[in-house]
Amino acid sequence: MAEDGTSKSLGTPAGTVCDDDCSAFQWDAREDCEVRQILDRIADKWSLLVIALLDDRTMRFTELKRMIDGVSQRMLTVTLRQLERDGMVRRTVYPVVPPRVDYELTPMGRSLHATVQSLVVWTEAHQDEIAVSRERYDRSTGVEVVPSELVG
Amino acid sequence: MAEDGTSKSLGTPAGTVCDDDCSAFQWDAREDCEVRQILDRIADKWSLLVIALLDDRTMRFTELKRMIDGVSQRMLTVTLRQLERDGMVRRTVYPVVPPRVDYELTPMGRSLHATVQSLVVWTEAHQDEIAVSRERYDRSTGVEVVPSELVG
DNA sequence: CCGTATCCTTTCGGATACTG
DNA sequence: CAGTATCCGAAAGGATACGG
Repeated sequence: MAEDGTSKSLGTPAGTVCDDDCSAFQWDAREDCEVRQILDRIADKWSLLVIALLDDRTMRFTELKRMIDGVSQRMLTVTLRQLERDGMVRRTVYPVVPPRVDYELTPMGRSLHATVQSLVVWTEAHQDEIAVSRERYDRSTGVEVVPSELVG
Repeated sequence: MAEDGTSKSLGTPAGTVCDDDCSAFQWDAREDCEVRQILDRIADKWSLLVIALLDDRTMRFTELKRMIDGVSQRMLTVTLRQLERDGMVRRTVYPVVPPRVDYELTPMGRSLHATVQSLVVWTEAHQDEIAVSRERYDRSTGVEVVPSELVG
């Protein structure tokens, strides 16, 4: 992970975390605050899907790769490493040939997945309203989505 | 918004949305599914902060810009337009000079904010555990965070 | 005051090739 | 099988300048 810049400020200097002004103010602004980091993690392209799959059962690398389908092994590796680093995923290497590596969710990982479900539920409950809103907005602002011969 | 590619597939062809295989499978994979779109929205750099501020009270553009501090007016505009399109934010233009534009959260916007709060609460509850996990991971994988003269 | 347009840097993620 | 390394294109987002 040469691009990743893993050698960032670590160890949490025990003072840079956000206080109570977190709640309504800049709790989202920078990487100062933990909320942003978790948000970035669950919102990146593959993390949540990995978590969802592992919440069902322990899986091997290639299993995950097969099931996720669009993912490159690079991104799957990166994603799993981040989740492991954050303590959401446990990685177990069996010293056999060919190598076998199991991934499973930690209790914290399961807890995160459960929490995120509320958002999924919310989205499912509101997706129609959102779709309507978008259609109305796009019509009112005159976005061309269909070639004009369909209306002419 | 020339970069935005707003002329995407809209109108939901009433079949491309994810079904029940959504829950554990590819509900996260592509933009097919609404969950990913909402996730992208709340996880982008500024949306959630805007929502949090507007949940307190109606604000004008410049007010928001002043309070958010790091945001460029380009990104604030883009963010507000997206939120308006999705039906989270209501935009009111007063035809006066100089112009005055008010932004306020819709009921759906408030509802979204409330839902996201559970994630915030979760993060606050687990940030210590996450920090510990990261420290342990970084030590075990031997990431150089301090120049070696400190240990030598 | 409230934007839009243009340019530019940074970051994310895919493709591919190679290793233990 | 389970990665790692390198390269590259696409997209997000910041800086700046200009317009109604």
